[in-house]
Amino acid sequence: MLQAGTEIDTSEALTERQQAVLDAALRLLVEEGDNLTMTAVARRASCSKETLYKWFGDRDGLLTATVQWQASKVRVVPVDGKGLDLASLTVSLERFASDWLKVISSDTSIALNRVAVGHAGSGKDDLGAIVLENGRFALAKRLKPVLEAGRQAGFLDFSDAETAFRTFFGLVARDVQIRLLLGDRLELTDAAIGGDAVRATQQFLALYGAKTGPQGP
Amino acid sequence: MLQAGTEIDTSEALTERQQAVLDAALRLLVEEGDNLTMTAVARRASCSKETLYKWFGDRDGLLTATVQWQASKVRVVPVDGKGLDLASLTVSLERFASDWLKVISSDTSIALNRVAVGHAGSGKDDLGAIVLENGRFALAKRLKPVLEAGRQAGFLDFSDAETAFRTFFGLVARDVQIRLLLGDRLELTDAAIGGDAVRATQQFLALYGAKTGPQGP
DNA sequence: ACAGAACCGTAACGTACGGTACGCGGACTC
DNA sequence: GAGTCCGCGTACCGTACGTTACGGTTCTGT
Repeated sequence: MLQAGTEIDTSEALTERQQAVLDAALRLLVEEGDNLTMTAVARRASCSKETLYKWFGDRDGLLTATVQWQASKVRVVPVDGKGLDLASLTVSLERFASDWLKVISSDTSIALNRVAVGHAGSGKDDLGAIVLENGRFALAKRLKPVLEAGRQAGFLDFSDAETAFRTFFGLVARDVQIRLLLGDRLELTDAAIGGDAVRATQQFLALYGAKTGPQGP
Repeated sequence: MLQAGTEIDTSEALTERQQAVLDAALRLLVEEGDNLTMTAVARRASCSKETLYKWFGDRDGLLTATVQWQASKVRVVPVDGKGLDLASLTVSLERFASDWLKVISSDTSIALNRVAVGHAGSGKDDLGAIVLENGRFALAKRLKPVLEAGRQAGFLDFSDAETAFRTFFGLVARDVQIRLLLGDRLELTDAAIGGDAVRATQQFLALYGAKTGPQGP
């Protein structure tokens, strides 16, 4: 599916200064999109181009480092499936949905996805794979245990966790991400996100909720 | 939401030759992505660069013309909501789902969406708006009458057609489009598309099917 | 048949930008 | 305080590509 080796190792030992430079690059990426120049990054980060090249090799290297740097910042806490009841499962799902909507509607996510999509055509770098690995696939890895726990506890009924996850994903994201990526103004207030999260969760439970309760026949 | 004036007028009176040139540009766009050069287009189309510039103004003009040209090619037949029963509604939805999956997984759609997404950041042109208008919004315009007819006939139950449509959209597309755009290899066989279409339709009917039949209490 | 336009092929120009080289100042070592 | 290293600022180079210009060829209307 995805070639191996796209996982991020945060042990890359980035110095303070390098992180600052990457942050500057990230801000510039959000503002300028893919047409940011090395000179602009150097100026914004108050460093020399030579340093940029020494540290990151070339432009693509800088871009990948920036994307990985942002990815490494959004590490999240795993959830525990202990002592699960329907209410806590529901809030878990709602929380996942709300978090995900917040992420994909954030400026940095949009910018990052834009450049990754743009680069995905010409196989020069693996930006697309990196974004995918830290976005959609990371979400699946975090959510699936919750789904499994829900099934174990008898609240959910599905045969394939992957399919169930993708349905949940679709119910949450719908057309939001593609519209945002394509430049549609689509202001998502916190209230709207919250509403969508509970709607998606309710729909998901309606589709995959076990007909029989946890102590069913 | 989207600024006005993004609708496509096919009455742009493109000559045979111009269409051929745009077809060449389109093929090149699919192969090369956004880094296609004017020289390459001229060579592929066996025309001179001067002609390119005379006809389309500049590079962005050529790109927009190409996108509009492709968009104009996928005009579809409207459906009639007459004599509706549950079976025909179901096949209609399945057909929409299957068609949509075929579209978003096609090479040209992926390439077009890629360049449009890439250009969406820097507001130089309206590629994103054009793609959106002829993709997601065109789909909504075609599908909503079907949904309304289904409600009228008593098979569907929803308060807002827009919300219902977006749910259907999410159930059908799920993570397919973003994964493809980001370069994930994701071969969609015709069989898989067909299966997804019926699954999405069933799920949609489970969520929005009227509890009471057409002759309900 | 002939004038004129439309168009092809290619050469040329300008520029933006990726990448490199060099000089300088500050920090740290001994 | 001399030597060394790191990094900033800047000037510079090479190239790719958008855009324009021009001579030759084909099409079109009369």
